[in-house]
Amino acid sequence: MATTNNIANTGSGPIVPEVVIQRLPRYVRVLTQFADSGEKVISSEQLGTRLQMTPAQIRKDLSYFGRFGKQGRGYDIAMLEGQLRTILGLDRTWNAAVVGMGRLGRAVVSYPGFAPEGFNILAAFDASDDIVGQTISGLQVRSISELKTSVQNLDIKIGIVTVPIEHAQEVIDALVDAGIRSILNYAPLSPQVPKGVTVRGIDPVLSLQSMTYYIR
Amino acid sequence: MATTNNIANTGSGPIVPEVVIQRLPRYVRVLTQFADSGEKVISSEQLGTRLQMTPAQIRKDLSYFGRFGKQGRGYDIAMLEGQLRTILGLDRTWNAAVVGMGRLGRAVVSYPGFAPEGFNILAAFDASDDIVGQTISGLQVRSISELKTSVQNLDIKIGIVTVPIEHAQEVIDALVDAGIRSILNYAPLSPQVPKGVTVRGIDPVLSLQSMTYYIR
DNA sequence: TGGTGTGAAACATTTCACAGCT
DNA sequence: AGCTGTGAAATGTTTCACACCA
Repeated sequence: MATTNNIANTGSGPIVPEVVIQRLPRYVRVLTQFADSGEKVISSEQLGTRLQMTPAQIRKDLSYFGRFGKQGRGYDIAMLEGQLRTILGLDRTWNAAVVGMGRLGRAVVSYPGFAPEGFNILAAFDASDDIVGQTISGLQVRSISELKTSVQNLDIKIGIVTVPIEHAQEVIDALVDAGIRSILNYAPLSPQVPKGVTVRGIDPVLSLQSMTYYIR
Repeated sequence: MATTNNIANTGSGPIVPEVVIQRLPRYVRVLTQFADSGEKVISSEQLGTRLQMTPAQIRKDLSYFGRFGKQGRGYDIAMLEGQLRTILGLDRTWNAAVVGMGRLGRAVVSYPGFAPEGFNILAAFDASDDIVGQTISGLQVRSISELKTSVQNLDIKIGIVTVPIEHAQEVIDALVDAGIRSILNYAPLSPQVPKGVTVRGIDPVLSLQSMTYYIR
């Protein structure tokens, strides 16, 4: 969905296309799987087979960040995984807050897939007095009026939006106002955000609606 | 995530880039919103503002399919929405099956956003004897061994995969074997599928992992 | 006047192909 | 011998800019 910019400036390094950044986590995932199965070295060809992409594209993508391989051998799996995790900022944990504790928000806070990857949901917010104060999956639901202070006190860097569409834009505005620059948006809407804020949308209906084109 | 092909052949018409197809549902969504608020006509400029894209891109995208606008006026909202829905195959309903009735599968079958868009989940499958036979959100859970016959009997065209990662590839293989060509995959894996099968992945962790790059 | 439709230009991304390293 | 890293070519996508039309 909407992203600020399609180019990533590494600060001092080269300019990296956004689409390359989005592929990096998939490389990390495959490398982790290979490492778990005891492999030590992997070629761009093997990586490409697993990810259904060309070896050349993988080599080119990696070349934006350094020279990680050894000619004639391939890449050291553990080393490459570590490098990519560092590049992506996955060598640390990140605190997140979920806004909207209806059905979807509850599913998100109880999803066991975030914590093992270093994404810790530390706070849950809702606008409804009926829900504020409840404890859900170990989180005491807070009022949205506390958003800004909580984000600061808990060092929250990621906002996860699970409110109904009619409140999504205002919640996103509030997250941005609270200093959040990374938002995972489950509401079926293309939000407006200022430059410098990244939003990724999770929207299964949109995915279905483009697939039907190919089977109609 | 993995898609078969990045080009769409409309049959007799021109070749349409895959990326254009993926934008069409977003146009439909905005058009629906404008129509609901009583508007009759919309310009590519207005559409572009809402979707954070350039008017030229919208006009170019639409031009792959026909000449829908009127110079000096813009697009008739209801007409354009209808045309795009027809192009995408959204002028009918689609039957879907969910495979994997754990936490995630239950969330998916009880998600109220699919049916209003014409996606009807008609069957639920699981491998576990403890779950088969249970009724969840009005669906009697079936054994995976019945997958192929149910897909045929119920005219199911879309498979939704919500099994744990270790069974995802085999479930996808079974769906393909049952004749399914459109798969919505919630498992954190890049599946292997034959040409002609489209898979879209829903993977919030991957989304988070690429956003951290920009805030690290 | 105002906004579409569209070739052509600009730009971005992928693929090729091969020198060079281990 | 085998596989990386990478300029250059090929391909794909977006933007420009303007003729044309209601």
